Amino acid sequence: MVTIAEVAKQAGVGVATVSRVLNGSPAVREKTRLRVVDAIEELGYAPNAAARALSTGRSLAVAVVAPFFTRPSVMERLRGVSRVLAGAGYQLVLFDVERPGEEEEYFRRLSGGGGLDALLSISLCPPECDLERFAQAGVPVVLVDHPHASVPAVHTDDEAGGRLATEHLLEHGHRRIAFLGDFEHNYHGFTSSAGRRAGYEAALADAGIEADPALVLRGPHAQAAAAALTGEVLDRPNPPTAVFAASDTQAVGALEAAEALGARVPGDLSVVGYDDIELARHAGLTTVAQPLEESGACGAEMLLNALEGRRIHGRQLPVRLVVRHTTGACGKNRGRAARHQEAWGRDRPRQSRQDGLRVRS
Amino acid sequence: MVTIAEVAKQAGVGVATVSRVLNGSPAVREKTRLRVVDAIEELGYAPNAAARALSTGRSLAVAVVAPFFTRPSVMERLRGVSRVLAGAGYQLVLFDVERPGEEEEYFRRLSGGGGLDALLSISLCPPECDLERFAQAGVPVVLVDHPHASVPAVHTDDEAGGRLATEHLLEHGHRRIAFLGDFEHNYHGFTSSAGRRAGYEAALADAGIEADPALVLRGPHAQAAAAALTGEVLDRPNPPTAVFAASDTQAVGALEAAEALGARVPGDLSVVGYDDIELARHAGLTTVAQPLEESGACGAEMLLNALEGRRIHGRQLPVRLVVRHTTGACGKNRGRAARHQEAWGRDRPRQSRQDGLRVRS
DNA sequence: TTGAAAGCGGTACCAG
DNA sequence: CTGGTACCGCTTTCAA
Repeated sequence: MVTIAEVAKQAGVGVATVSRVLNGSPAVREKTRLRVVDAIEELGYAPNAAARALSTGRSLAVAVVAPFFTRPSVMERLRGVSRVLAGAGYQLVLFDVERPGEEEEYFRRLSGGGGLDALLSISLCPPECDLERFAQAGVPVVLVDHPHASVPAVHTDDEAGGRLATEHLLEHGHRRIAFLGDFEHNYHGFTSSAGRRAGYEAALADAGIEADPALVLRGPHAQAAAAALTGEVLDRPNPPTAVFAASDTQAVGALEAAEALGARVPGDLSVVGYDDIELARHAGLTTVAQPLEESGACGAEMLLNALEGRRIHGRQLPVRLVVRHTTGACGKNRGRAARHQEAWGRDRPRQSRQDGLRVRS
Repeated sequence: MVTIAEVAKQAGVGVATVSRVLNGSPAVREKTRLRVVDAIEELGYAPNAAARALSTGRSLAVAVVAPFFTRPSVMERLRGVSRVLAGAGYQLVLFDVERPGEEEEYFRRLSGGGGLDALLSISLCPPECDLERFAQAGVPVVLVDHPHASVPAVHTDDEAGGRLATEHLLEHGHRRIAFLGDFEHNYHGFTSSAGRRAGYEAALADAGIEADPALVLRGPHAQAAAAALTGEVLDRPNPPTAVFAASDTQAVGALEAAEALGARVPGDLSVVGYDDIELARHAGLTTVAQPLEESGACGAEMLLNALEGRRIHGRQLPVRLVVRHTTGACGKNRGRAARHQEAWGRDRPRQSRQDGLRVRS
């Protein structure tokens, strides 16, 4: 491994000069600079990142913590993060958090001079004690998809999104609308589901409808669990005519349950999701969309600004309703459009039959 | 920031002893060890990663390079990589490669002491000159999803997969089978599409069918491009009755084209994909499956072994055909099963209509 | 079993 | 403009 000293000797200069050339200092005579550049080229020299980090105190790397693989929406946010960080020459160190406890584990490891310059947390939030350590250590923290009182965050108005979805269903005449979301005291401390539920309840209240607690379904954030909950509620005597799910993943679970029970979508059951991940587009799901990639990019930009020493502030991104094919008029009084939608809803592939029909070598 | 020296003073020992405790050296009297542990606890000390890396020459971080966001299958592989690396205490530094040139850029940056201990490249391969530098620098390299003569790689037999898919279509009586894949001289040097095409041609030859060059379609690796190519070929006088796509993404493009032209799947057109990503399960796509997450895990394990100084060897993973709903008998002589499949194929949601039906705030 | 001290490979201050 | 040199914080001999 060739070092800066060898380059200096080769070029017949001191190490300080080589360092200046490396860092683009203007205080180097052009002729000298060229000699150094030649030496670097000749020796195939590349600076040692660890040494530089130790000396400068900055590693040009940021930690990104998130449940990447259990939440598809997180991936799309990551894309924005990656693009912005790479553009600024920062390395992206990925910390995947799937199981309860891993989260704290990672934050703790990071909070002590982990060699990372900053922390971007997607969809979850470090515990207060770690936040304090980050602050003391001068490590900037930005939250994406998780509002916070004191930490700069990129977030959306979950309550507004919940209202948007629910009002859409109300406009189609639905009165018995179920909410399908996460456990609210979950291990990771996700709060978005709760916010969306609040919007749902507010919209119902505004419409003068008394919320039926039996229609508020909560479970693990997984398609299968969502399908089970939906199936159960559809089997009751007085089932809902619509479901608002706090995520597309759960909405697809609801579609699966409807399919399994022979309920037509949106004829017998309307379904609204949340996030507008790629799956939603593919499933033709009506959903509340938020700018996913942009949220990541925005968070990364905030982090870069913080690293430059600028003060940064949280930012709220807009949500909007994207109407596709899983919502329609309630009850019998449906128009032509509703019947059309029903037609394709009826014969959609059965989720439950899609796998393992036949498998060979 | 608290350093090892402060811990040493607090514990009344030398820094060397603290270092020994930190690294679990057995050569420390238990009583001393406890004093040190207490001091560490008390001061909230955490070792500086950069200093340690500089001193040991190992950063406990590996670079993972891949086109993460344009190839969904890569994400599933990443999951395996992440799991294994995290389990071994290694950091995962993500380098996303989307545009041509970025790839070389990253490899070049890494090949000169980037401070990373190893490199795992998914679906693409560093140029020879960089591989040499990695070898000289003692940086282990493992390729996932890209066979290589001299670099250890986790790969599958693309030709066998291509045969599997094509033979499945032949068994259903198809004779005019189109191949839909990537440009073979693509910027990133992906080779899997070419291998799968070779298997396709071999299967046709074995069946005594002369391959029609006009049925070999190649384009960018994108759903829209695949749809365009498929639409074009279906519009010709003597269209194929089946399409074998070199990826699920492209297969879904083919389905989209069939839909747009009113061709029933699998009644009028059978489609086979490749990879078995989540989208394939959702679309009910018949496809050639390979263990995606496992390939990543396997590659990461190989890398860890190499980092331990062990010799490692490439490994081949199996492929298998997963039959779902997009393939059926060719021509008129279809049985009941085929008609059934047709029924749901007919009314699937139109891809082209799924977006922007109505969008509001 | 422990401590002192020599690196690891840069950066940046201070002289010249 | 340039060179010498004191760190940065940890690991690892070497001696005690």
